[in-house]
Amino acid sequence: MINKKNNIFAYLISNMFTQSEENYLKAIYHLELVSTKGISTNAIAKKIETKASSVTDMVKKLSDKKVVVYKKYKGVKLTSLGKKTAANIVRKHRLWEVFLVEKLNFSWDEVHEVAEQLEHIKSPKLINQLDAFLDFPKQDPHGDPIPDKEGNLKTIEKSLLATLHKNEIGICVGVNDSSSEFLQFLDKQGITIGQEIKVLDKEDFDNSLSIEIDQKELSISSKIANNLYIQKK
Amino acid sequence: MINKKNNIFAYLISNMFTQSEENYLKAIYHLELVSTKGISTNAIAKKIETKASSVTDMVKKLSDKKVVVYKKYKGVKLTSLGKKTAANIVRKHRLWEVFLVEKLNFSWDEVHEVAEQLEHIKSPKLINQLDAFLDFPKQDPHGDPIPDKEGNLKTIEKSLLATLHKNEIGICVGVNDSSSEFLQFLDKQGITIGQEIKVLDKEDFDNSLSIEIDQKELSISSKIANNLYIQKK
DNA sequence: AATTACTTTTAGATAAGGCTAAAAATATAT
DNA sequence: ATATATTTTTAGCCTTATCTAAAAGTAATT
Repeated sequence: MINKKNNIFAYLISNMFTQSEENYLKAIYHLELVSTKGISTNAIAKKIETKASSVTDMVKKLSDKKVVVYKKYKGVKLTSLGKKTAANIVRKHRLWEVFLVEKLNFSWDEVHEVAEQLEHIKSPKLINQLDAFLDFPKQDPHGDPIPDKEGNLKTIEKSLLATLHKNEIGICVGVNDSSSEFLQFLDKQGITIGQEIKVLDKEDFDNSLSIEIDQKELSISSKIANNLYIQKK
Repeated sequence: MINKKNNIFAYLISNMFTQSEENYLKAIYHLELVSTKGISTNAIAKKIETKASSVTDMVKKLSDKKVVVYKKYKGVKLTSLGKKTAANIVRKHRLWEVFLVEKLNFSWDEVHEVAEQLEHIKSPKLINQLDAFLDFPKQDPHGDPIPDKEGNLKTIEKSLLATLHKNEIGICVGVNDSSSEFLQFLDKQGITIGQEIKVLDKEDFDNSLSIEIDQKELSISSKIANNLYIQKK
C-alpha cells in the first residue's frame, strides 16, 4: 500500500528507477561487457524482447536521468552512475540466486525467473544483510561473478571448453548459456561447477569433443563446448 | 527481462493479478476482518491512500475478474476466490517478515516496508520453500497469524491489554498498531511478544495503567493499552 | 417532505510504457 | 555515386492506474 505523497519510503523509491528502467540498464550493462562500442537500439530491443521504437523512448528517459549518454543514431553508453546502478541490480540478482540455491533448494536452472523479480526489491539493508547471511559469496550458481557494493566486478580468468586441446584438463567454472534447457542437459551429463573435464579427443569433422568426467567418457557437441567455461589446469 | 509473448512464466503471471490489484485485494481482506458488511469505496480509498474514484474503477476490474462482488453504491465483498487470493498475499507478506527478522536481523519495526514489496513476488515454489526454511511459522513478528496454503487463518484468542483488571496478568501476543513509532516505543519499554504483563493499577481519570514487566513498574497510557494484545493468564 | 451533507460514480485528463506504421538517417551494394 | 537495404526515430494510438471536477445517489436533519 504505497502512496507517493505520504510515504517517505515510497517517495525515496519513486525517486530512483522503475522496474522497466532497471531492466533496460541491466540489458545495456550486459551488452557493454561484450562490445566496447555504443550499444545499438536494435541490440537492446533484441535483448529485452521489445521493439526498437520502445527502446528509443526509454533511452531518452535514461539519458534525462543521467545514467546513459545517448546520441541519436549512435547508440548509448552507460555513464558511471549508470554502470553502478546496473551493477547493483546484477548484484542483487546474483545474490538472490545464491540464496535460492543454497537456502531454498532451488536447482540452478530454476533460479533465473524468480531472481528476475527479486532483483527489483528496493532495500539496501535487505541486500547487505542477505550478502552477510550467505557469507559474502563471490559467484552465483552459474559461476558468474557477483559485483561488490561499489559495483566492481572481479572477472575470473576463464576459457571456453572448445578452446582446450587434446589431453588438456580444465575445471568447469561457468556457463555461457544459462537457459534451463542447457542447465538441465548439464545436470543429466553430471557436469557441474567445479567438475574436472579432460579432453580425450577433438573431432575435426563437426568440432565435437570426446571428454572424460568422473572416469566416464562422453561425447559433446561443439555447441555445448562453446557454452561451457573452464579454467585450464 | 520479461516478455509477454515468448516467456511462459511471464504469461502465467500476467494472467494473475497486478501489484495494484493485489494491494486492493489485501486492503479489502483486512477491512472484512473488522466489518461484516460490504466494504465501502471510501473505506478502501482511505486504507490504500487513494481517491474514491480510483477505487470505483479498480473495483469494477476486480469484479470482472471474479474476485469481488460489486453492486453500485453498495460496496464490495470478496468472493471465495478473492479471499483465497488475498490470504495468499498476506501469507507471503508475513512469511517474508519472519524471514527478515529471524534470518536477516531486521527488527520488527523495519520489516513492513520491505515485506510490502516482497509479497508481490510470484513463485509458488519460492513461498513453499521459504515456509519450510523458516520451519512453518504460525505467527509473524508482530504476533499476527500466517494463513496456511489454503488461505485459512487461525486466529488466536486475544484481548486488549486495556480490558485487563487490576492484578490480572497477561502475556503479550500481538499489537494492533504496527507502525514503527509504536513498535520502537515498545522496544524502549522492553515490551515484546511473549512478555508477561501484570496490571498493578488502573487510573479512572485517564484510563492509564500501571503495569509490571520484568519486576519493573511502568505507567502506560490508554492509547498504548488499546494497541497491545494479550492472552489472559 | 424538503433541504443539506456526504458518498459514490462518471467523464475527461495525465503519465508510463508499450505497440504499429511511416519517415528519416545510415550502411551496403551495384 | 546512386540505388537498395537496414536501422533508428517519429508520430500517433493503446492500456493501466492514477487524478480532478462534476453529476448522481444515498443519508441525515430540520
